[in-house]
Amino acid sequence: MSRPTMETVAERAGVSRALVSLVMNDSPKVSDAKRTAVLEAAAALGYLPNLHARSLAQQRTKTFGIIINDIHNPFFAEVVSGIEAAADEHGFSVLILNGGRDPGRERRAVETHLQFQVEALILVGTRLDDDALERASQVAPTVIVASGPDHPGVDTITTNDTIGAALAVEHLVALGHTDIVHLDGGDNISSRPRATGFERAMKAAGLEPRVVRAGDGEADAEAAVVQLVEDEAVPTAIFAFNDLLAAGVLDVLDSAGLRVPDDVSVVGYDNTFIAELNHMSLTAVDQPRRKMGELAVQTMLERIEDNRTKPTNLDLAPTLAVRGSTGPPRHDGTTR
Amino acid sequence: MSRPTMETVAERAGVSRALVSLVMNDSPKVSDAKRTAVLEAAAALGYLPNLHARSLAQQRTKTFGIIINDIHNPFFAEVVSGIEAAADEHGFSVLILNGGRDPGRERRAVETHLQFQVEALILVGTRLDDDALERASQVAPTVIVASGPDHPGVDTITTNDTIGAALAVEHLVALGHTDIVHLDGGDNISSRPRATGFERAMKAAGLEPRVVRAGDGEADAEAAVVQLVEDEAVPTAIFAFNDLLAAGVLDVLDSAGLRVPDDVSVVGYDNTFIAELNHMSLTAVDQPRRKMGELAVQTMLERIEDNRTKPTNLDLAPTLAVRGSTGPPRHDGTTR
DNA sequence: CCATTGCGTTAGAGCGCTCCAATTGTTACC
DNA sequence: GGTAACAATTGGAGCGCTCTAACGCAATGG
Repeated sequence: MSRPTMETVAERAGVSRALVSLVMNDSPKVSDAKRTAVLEAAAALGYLPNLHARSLAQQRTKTFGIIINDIHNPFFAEVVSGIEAAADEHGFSVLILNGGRDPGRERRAVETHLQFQVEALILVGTRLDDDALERASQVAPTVIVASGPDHPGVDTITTNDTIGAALAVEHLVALGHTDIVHLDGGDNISSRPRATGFERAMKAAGLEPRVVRAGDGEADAEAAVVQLVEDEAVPTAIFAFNDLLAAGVLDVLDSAGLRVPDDVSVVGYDNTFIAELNHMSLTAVDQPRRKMGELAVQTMLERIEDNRTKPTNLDLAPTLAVRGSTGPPRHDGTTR
Repeated sequence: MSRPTMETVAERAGVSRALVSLVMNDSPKVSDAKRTAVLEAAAALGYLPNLHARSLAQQRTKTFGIIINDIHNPFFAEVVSGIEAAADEHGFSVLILNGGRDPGRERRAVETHLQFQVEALILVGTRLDDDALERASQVAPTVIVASGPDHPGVDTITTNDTIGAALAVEHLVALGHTDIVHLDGGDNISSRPRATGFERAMKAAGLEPRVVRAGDGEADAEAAVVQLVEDEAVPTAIFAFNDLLAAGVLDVLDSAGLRVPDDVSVVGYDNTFIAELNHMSLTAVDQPRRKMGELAVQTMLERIEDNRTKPTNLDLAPTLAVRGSTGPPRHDGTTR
């Protein structure tokens, strides 16, 4: 099972090892005759360059290390697609490790990446604390995508939750809604900015913001909405922290005999796959996921190739994907 | 930015490079005094071993290469979790590359992995042809998980679609259904076995199987079900090729004013996240995803450490997750 | 006709590590 | 007291590659 090396190829092609190296890196200063001889020998032997040896000799790897906080989350998957496309374009490879939503595991992933001598670290939704980030960023340029703390020395690519919340509110207000409730994300890191954005946008429209504490999972919606129903305090529109929460809202409203969007309009956040399902058809705030990935790569390249040293913090504007879960409120302003 | 090497650590600790190596691989034959001296020096310098150098010297990497055919598919993500857990347990690292549902890209991913000298290749849902598989398996043991061709020299871990289809049929029959339609997966690789399994199970129950061609996406369900409605040929139960298709079915039935499960029962396949959503509450056939990942690792280890040479083809039994989308049919046997 | 240029090629050192064989230091035993 | 046994440590070769400097050789020009 021992694989052929450059030495083997060189021997077979009747040239020196150095020449084989030149061919493999397609250097222009190789005669056509020898080049084809080498390539033929390589093909015949099934030669594959040893990346470890190359990295060692070259003292660089042309590789980025990605850590996905949660490989199950389709949101992150799309960011990764953007990263891969951009990295590819610049001749960089990408190594993916799974953070598994566990700081300890993520810390080990960082270490593994650094041992692999990656030239930069891209954390797609991290759970690392400042200390760990600090250390990582001292060894290799580090960029956080999608969420995470602002830390000097670490670049970030985020979308602006305040604007996102405003988009949702403005859409609902334009439809004629005045009674809008926000179900917040509980302990989730993005919870505060979205809630604040909601409050600010409501006040800007001259309306009274109502915020109900929920969480970031489907089940978290249940208690909150059931309470609203029992209190007969159901608004004409609900703006949920994320799509999953919105899915829970739809479900409870359904059981309560309330129709969407006739009785209540619902807006989600993230515009995932769930929102797109016909059965859901959820109006949702969308984050430019692929773009975020691409920008992450660009940011890293500035560090690596242009020696940028001061941190970048990009904050992109989200958009709104309008679907069937929102519509004008009833004339009388009640929910039934 | 140049990182410390063993040499640096050795110097600082006042020992030889070889001794540092022994400490790093925690060899038992090192005095406690020197060990702590080395560890302290390493910590002070922020030393991280260079994996490339180690792999080169050691002539092994203790690393598996995973290629996920589609990183967006949550089904695959869970298989990966299983692989990671098992690999970890055996001291193996895991490198993930994204196949992107594109054979060309997947081929390059295989090459990259081999250049990284991975000791085995795990393809989670591959699109490679026999030729490419052949070549890959000659360089490193290869296992395919979840789907893909049977190829001599390549191990496979699958679940039995025939049994899966039978589970769905038996569940529906037990509820009293006699008129059941299967929406098949069109060109999807798993389409045939599931359809065949359906037909066989129906006949075994003394019933007439009805199969309608659809596809593997949500939209594919639409045309098929709309047709059934127009023809007034709606059965009392529908067994869909996968969850996504089932989601489409639910949607069309809803628009047609048919209730689930009162008028029509629906069964999905894969038991993904979608099936679990309350709003869907889809009864679905479940594949033991984590288990499949774990078995993939085990299979590889047999090749690497026990020198197994003849191929393994594991075919696991799926189970059924019963939820709210299935129930007894109406007494009169009609759909309304 | 010899020095100069430049192209194609090669020898050899070195990247950071492991591992074997050799060395030193210590203890044990007859 | 001499040697055997063992434990702790080290030197050095070598893993497969790249890269610099130097090489041979032809073509060029004074």
